[in-house]
Amino acid sequence: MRRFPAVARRAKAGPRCWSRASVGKPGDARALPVIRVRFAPSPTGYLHVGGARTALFNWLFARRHGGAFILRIEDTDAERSSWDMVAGIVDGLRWLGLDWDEGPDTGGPHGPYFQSQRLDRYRAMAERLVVDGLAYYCYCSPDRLKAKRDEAEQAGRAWKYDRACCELTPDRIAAFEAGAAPRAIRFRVPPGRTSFDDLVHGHIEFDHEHLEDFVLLRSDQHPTYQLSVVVDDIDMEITHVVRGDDHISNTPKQLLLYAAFRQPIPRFAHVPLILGPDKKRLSKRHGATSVTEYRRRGYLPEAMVNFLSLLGWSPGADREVFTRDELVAAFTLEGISGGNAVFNPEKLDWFNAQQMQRMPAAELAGRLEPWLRESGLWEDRYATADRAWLERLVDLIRPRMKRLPDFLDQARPFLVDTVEYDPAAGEKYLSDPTLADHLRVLADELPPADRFQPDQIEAAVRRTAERRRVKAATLIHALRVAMTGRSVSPGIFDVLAVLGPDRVRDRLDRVHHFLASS
RNA sequence: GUCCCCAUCGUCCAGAGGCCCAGGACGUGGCCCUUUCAAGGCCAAAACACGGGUUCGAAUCCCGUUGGGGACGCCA
Repeated sequence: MRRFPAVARRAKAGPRCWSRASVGKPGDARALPVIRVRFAPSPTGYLHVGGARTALFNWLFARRHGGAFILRIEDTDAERSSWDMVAGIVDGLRWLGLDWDEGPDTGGPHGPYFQSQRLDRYRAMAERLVVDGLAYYCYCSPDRLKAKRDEAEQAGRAWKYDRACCELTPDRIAAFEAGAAPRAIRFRVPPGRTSFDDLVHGHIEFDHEHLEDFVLLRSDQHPTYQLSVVVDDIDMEITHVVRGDDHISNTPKQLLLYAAFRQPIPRFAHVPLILGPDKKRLSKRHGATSVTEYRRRGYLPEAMVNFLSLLGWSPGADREVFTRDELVAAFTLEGISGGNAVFNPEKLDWFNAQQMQRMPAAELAGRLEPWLRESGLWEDRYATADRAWLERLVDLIRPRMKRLPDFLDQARPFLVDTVEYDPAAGEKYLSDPTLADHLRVLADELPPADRFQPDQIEAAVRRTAERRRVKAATLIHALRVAMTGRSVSPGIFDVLAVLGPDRVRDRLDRVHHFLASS
């Protein structure tokens, strides 16, 4: 039930669709983009993974069809909106690589892109509806309404605005105005039914009976969400509204507004929500939900994008790992599933490992640099003379990484001059008194600098083991502790090779001192 | 309470009436590789919520039940 038979039907009978109305003629260089979508966050919080996925779906859809992706800031709630939040959201989107064609900073022909800068426009549109008789002034005090609502809730009844101001006489109105009573504007909901064909849920229908005469313009002259979203989507020529499931029940109200303004309606695609492990709407108590937090923890934007794209969407094939471009090529709104999705951090880890695995070493090394600097392990020569060496190290470590900072710990033995022996490791692998002689022999067997490669080193170790009549494992384990100070590391022959002959010799000397003194 | 959405392995998805005693991925268990830890390879356990229809045939269509989610603001 999520295919497009509805398109043809609607095109015949229903209001015009943007998707048809805005298609340019072939050869018309100035044709409007066929597709215009937007992400419209409210800066009352950080960019959370749910919002990020909504943004991603919009972005993928726009890029897939060569359309426009617009960023609009819904900051009409001045109380709760803040600049920091705007900056954070913008930052998060940039990090994910979701660039916009029109928005607060980039500008564009349909600006401004802050709702707080479009207040006059909303007011004018609301007044227009009053003039047309489609909306009316409401002088009810919020306190009175709240009391009524609470009362109804107590009684277990549904509350709907009682239309006290719907048909006021001119006298009453004059009285209110004379008393300078604050007034809001409410939409006059006509009787009937409203339906639409959602791109992910199919046909959805509402009886107006369940709608109340909702407020368009608050008494402080600020618009409500219902008004501003519709006015902006009209002004910005939005063709497809891709947003969270939680907006389904707002859609009939908005549809009524499009009709009242006599404007073509966009198509809607309501994407399911992201839930926490307890199947509740994802929130702070589920741990990290902010995109920034995942960045801070060392996840790659590629992994985040990959993971998020597959939460509630499927390319229709048994394929999981995608680059951003591959996602763009594969994305369709029809692939969005209808049910909510549970956020699974373990799978995110896997995607992160996969993306690190597939990235060129040079690229990964670049991502690691800030982390190395931060932890004091960085040397400038890693950017110049030892760049190739660093990339070799990256190749050695990366199969063992889940997140970026994993590198710091695992690569440490390669980045410091002297390693501390882990007591337990020393106890276990350096307690054999014959080890000193074995290792002395090994030191002589090790290949010269120009042939200091894993296979040559391995041959030397095995040869030594045979000669000394000990198991290769004995030497190997001892070597691991000597080289890294630990009992776990990458393959030891690779470790020696990457360490290089000089440092290997240093560390062998050091282990001899250690063995002699214990 | 009312309205709306949803319902396949623990989790994310595939599945458009016969291709399905249901496929892939994460996670889990085992084996292989192996000097450790990973990575990788192979194998395994693991699901169509329930009840009615429709049909020669239903995971797929319809109805109901149950369960989950969302919305019912002068928040967005």
